[in-house]
Amino acid sequence: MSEKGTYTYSYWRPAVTVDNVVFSFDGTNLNVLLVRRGVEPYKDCWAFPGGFLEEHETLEEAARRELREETGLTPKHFIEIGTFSDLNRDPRGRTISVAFASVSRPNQISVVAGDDAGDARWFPSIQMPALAFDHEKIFRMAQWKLRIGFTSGPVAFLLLNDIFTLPEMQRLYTQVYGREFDRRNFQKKFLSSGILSAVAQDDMDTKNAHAPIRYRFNEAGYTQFKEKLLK
Amino acid sequence: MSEKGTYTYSYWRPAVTVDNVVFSFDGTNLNVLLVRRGVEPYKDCWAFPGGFLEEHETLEEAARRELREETGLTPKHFIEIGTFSDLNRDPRGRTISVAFASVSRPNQISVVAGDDAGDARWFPSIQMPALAFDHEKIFRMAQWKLRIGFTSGPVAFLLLNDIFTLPEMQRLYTQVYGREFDRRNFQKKFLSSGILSAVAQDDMDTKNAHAPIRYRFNEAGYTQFKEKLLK
DNA sequence: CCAAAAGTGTTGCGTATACACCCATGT
DNA sequence: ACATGGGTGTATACGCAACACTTTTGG
Repeated sequence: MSEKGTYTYSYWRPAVTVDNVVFSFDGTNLNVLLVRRGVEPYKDCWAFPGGFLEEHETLEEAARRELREETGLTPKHFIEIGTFSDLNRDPRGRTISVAFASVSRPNQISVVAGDDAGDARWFPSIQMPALAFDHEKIFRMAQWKLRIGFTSGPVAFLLLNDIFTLPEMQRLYTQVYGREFDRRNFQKKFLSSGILSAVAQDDMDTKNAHAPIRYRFNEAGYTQFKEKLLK
Repeated sequence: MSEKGTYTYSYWRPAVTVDNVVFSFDGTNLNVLLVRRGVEPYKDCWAFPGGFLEEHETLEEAARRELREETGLTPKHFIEIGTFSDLNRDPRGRTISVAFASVSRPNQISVVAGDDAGDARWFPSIQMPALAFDHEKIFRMAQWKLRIGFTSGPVAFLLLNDIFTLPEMQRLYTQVYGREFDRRNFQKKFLSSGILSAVAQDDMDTKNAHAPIRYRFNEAGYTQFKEKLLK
């Protein structure tokens, strides 16, 4: 927690904040975490969880701390989205913000409203409410970076459960890229890449014999896949 | 110029700086602009041109201003590389830096040493001296982003002269990606893509008839190329 | 006369696209 | 029985990698 006091400097300094864009996937929708602001400015507006940088922490550490304080979430991977420094972006005065994206597994969806934020909930990324400050700009940048992450790394598997089905995975890709994929080509592509391992069906499920095949992410297969690309 | 005075805040604030990684290409080498620091800390060390964010400007504007003040360069396109906020990155105290990359045409290589910086010059990107602060970390990130830019956009043509030859262009790609390209495949790839237009040889050059063919960037051809990728 | 630089063409392989069929479940 | 959702296979096209030859200039 920041301590109120008096800080004097020889030169002007901006206030520095961090903001968190947290994505999750529930098997159908790509969701984004928002908190309802409890104080002015933009009181009662939805915004990304965030707050002010403190003296003893890096920007990423600040992002992790604010997210934990406001929502209880502690994702592993944070990616810097960019800085936002428009002169009038914060009515309280000159503030620059550094935004981070992270992903939360669907089974971690248990948002705890903290002190600062009155309320917190997931919104489908295609049905976002109006946002405070310049957070819509931040969100567009975050979506862009998420696509980049999907293209260049195994980010998709951070959003999926440990065990997932190909139709689930395809729904995720459809939402992230905003377009349809051919089901057969999609499956062929990932099955032949070796980055998926099939999971044995439970014997319990004999009654449900024709349920979708379940897979898990294959770390070793992914490593080979990457090395092949780099050669 | 920043004015010295007294600034008092209720909460702690970090100092915020910007740093510029400027690339240029002289037909043979990919070069990076460095200034020799005239003051402590790291006096006489080489560093990227940069300085403190001021009240009336965005981060990108600050980067443009500092670059102009220290070197006289005014590139068109700036791309944010990332933020650097390690606790001990600046011995003067807690400072966070936002780094930008830009490109300068070879014919603009005319560095004017300004007030703050004692000296400024281009270094081949493969023969960089030791750098001040955490600028080596910044440089690695800039190289990475430059590669991304080459892959996903027409950044290469910002580094080349208006009129260039394919061997020049290939040398540039070789340095940016750090690997060799097959000359024939390289040429075929770009000639068939439609993003290059041949430039008529000067009649003056009849004596030099077998000089490399000169090309220019074809904006319209690039647009078509992009649309084709997105479909 | 030989070496170095620059232009051009062919082939094969791999990946992505387009497209059709079968099976099981639930109504 | 029909609609829905899910698994599998095949043909084609395009891009990329591998590779050889010719010409000109300069030493």
